[in-house]
Amino acid sequence: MSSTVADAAASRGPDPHVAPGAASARVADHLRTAILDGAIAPGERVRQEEVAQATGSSRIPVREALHLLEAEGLIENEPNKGARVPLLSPHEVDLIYRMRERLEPLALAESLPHLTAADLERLTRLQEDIEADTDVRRFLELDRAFHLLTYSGCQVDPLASIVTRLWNSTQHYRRAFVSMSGPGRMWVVNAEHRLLLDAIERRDVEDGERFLSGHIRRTRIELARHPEVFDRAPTGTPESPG
Amino acid sequence: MSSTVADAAASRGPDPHVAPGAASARVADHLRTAILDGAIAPGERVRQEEVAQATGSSRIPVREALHLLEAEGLIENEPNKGARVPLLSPHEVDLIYRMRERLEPLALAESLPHLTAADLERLTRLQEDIEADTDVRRFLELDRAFHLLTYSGCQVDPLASIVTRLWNSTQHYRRAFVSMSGPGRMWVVNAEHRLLLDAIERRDVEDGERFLSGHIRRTRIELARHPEVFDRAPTGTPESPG
DNA sequence: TGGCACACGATTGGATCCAAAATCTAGACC
DNA sequence: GGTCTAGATTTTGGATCCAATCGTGTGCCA
Repeated sequence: MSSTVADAAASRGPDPHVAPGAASARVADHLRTAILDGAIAPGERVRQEEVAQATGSSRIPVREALHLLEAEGLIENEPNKGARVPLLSPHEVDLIYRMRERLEPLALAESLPHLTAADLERLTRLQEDIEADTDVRRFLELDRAFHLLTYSGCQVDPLASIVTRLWNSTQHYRRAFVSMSGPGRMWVVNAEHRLLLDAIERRDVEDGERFLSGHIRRTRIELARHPEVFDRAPTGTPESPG
Repeated sequence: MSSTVADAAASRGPDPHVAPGAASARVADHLRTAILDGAIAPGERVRQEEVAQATGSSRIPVREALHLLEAEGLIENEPNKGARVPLLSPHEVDLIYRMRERLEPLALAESLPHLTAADLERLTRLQEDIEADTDVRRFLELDRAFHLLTYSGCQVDPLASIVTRLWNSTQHYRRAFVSMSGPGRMWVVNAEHRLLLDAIERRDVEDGERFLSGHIRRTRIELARHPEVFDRAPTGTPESPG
């Protein structure tokens, strides 16, 4: 498996070096960035030939990339019908947040003993950046980097890759949520992050788990109060064009 | 995504009908059965050309199948080095059981309201078969069918597919465990299953979650007492041949 | 005799071409 | 005028061929 939390916590983007072995990895990076940034909206179809042309490769690595991204929760494939970015219902997003509430504390507990002093410094720096910045897009990037870095000590692949998958699946709705809720409640996020960070620095697993699950739970509940996050007409709607 | 819990709960095997669209699905079924049955051991390498010949197809659907199985936790792929059945350490298996302890109760809670009377009958039938049978291989099949059937009402794909993945990842160690521990403690399993079944019939989510997490937790702890499950020399060991 | 370099075989990754399935469109029939 | 059907186009799935990479064995040299 390739997608460890540490990888995902590292800088995203087209990756200038052609990567270890594969052009399919390049294509996967391309699509991953596009989907996570919202350039391809949930429900939108992804045609093999298009991305093959866009990335200057044949359709074979595109197919491989689509399967990779399916495993990462960013693509859903239907035989003979093609690939789509999954379009989730409010209930599905709610359930994914409940999964996160249960899994991420476990990932934190597993990761915490392996976090280095350098990791803690980077975490502090990231939180400072989050507090300094006001841009939505930048916040999403930093927040993701912050949390995934707290899990980067987890060396067990199934847990790491599943946590990443859950983050991927809900990225779009997180963006919609923070861009509409504005900076008014940002202080809550910052307080929670600070408490989490302090627990990590104290190597207090129990507190870490508590603050983390509370952080996710609060987000889930606030998100549930904003159903309008879900009701924009998605580009390239799968059914009923109008 | 294809592998819902309902699919996995259905009968495995080569599937006589050639499936909706794909030969890659046939190859995936072939490999999935082989790995779950232990015909291919953890750590063993899977060569594309071999399975292509064995299934009478070209290497393309084999590659697709390998990616599918990677998403299901049955295969691990390394660029330019090929595919292997993952070989897990005791710690990794322990952690996967902890993930199951947290996730499967959630899946049960999500599934329970949607289970039909027919499902409950099938569950009862399965448990009766488990109690009647003594064959290890048959027990693994029935036990898997039993639990996955309790989750079959969960229609949210990420949760369903992740639960299936966790079952897949640990299938081999479960087999090693039950075949070495013998029928001596089988009454505990049956008692737990009966309590779980009763909670489901009463539509009692809280009790269901409690019994289920207890069931998984006990298994994890008993498994941890038998490290010899892990120390057979795997066929085609990845490092240090002798 | 041990270690390193080179070259060969084995295996995976990618591209092009062809077949099958699905969707879309146009037309005919009711 | 609406609906079902048949054909054409689009899109995905599979096979064969070629290129790149990795592991390995052998031979050379220190």
